[in-house]
Amino acid sequence: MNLSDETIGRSNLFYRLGLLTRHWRQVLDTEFQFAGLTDATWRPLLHLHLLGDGTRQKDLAASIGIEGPSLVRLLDTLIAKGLIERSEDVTDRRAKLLNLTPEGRVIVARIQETVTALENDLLSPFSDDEIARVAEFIERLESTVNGARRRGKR
Amino acid sequence: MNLSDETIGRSNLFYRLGLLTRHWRQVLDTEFQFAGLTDATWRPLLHLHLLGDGTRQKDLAASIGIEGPSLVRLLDTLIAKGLIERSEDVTDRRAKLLNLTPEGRVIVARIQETVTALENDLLSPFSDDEIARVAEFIERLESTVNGARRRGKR
DNA sequence: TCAATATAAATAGCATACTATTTATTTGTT
DNA sequence: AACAAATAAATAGTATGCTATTTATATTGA
Repeated sequence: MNLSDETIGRSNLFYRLGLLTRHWRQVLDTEFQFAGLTDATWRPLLHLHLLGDGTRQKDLAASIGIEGPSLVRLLDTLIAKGLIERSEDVTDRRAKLLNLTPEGRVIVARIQETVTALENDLLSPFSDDEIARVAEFIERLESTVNGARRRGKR
Repeated sequence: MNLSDETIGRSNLFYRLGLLTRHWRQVLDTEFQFAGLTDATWRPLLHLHLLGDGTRQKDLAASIGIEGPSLVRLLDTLIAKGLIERSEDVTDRRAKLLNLTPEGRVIVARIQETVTALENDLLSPFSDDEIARVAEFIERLESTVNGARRRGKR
């Protein structure tokens, strides 16, 4: 008997989503070993590239969808690897501005290739239409869950 | 600009799934505070109930979809709370058998109610048909991702 | 103006998952 | 029977996320 087939409430959707995201992370971790990166560390690089140099930490964290303190340690790692630099914001001395180093830019290009190839590969069994429908469902569910989360926090 | 709308490869599906599962976990953590439980600790209780008394740790871990060592610490917590007991397996002295305590059974009943109500609530905007289609998609994607994961491990 | 409040980043500490390893025991092979 | 390989659980160490708090600086409003 495999209880992954058991249903609690209307579906075991959340159970399956948990498994899927953990397994996806493991695939990414394997895929990024070439650069000493992980699932958690490629996102700051890519999002910083997309947001542009001079982005603040809080904005980068928001873009990635993690909390500020979660980003701090990832940045420490990436700075230690020489891929990102922190610099002072002359207009606000509380803030730090982030920049990719030249080495960081090289890695970002490889990240884009790697993630694109991997997603294309893993999503190849599915039609664009099907993916779009699921993405739309996930987005609606996210906003429902997020509403419940915000209510819970109060 | 919100980069959650940026697309890498064919979709940002995985990005959204990551957010969703973290937020879902936070909702559950809030919901289970009444029993001092978390998203991680309710599953062992419920799955042990479904598998039945006398289940081995490795079977429980497989049912939940986590690794053996990940379960050990969760069980330590649950045993400290008096909800589960470990006992010797007379047929195999390496193994331990797990049982719910009477207190554990009470909690399991409340867990079932809570999770069912919460899922029904959060999934209420969606039709059964829609949920079933997404669940089927997730299942297919999981097996694709899992295949890549196993290949990566070698 | 200056005191209260808000904000950005960092720090501290917790929870959860993983892999690799260790320990005890069982199974399988010659 | 005896040794090698496999298995179950536990332990050790790492990574990633969170919340709460601290520190420094900026903003607001009486």
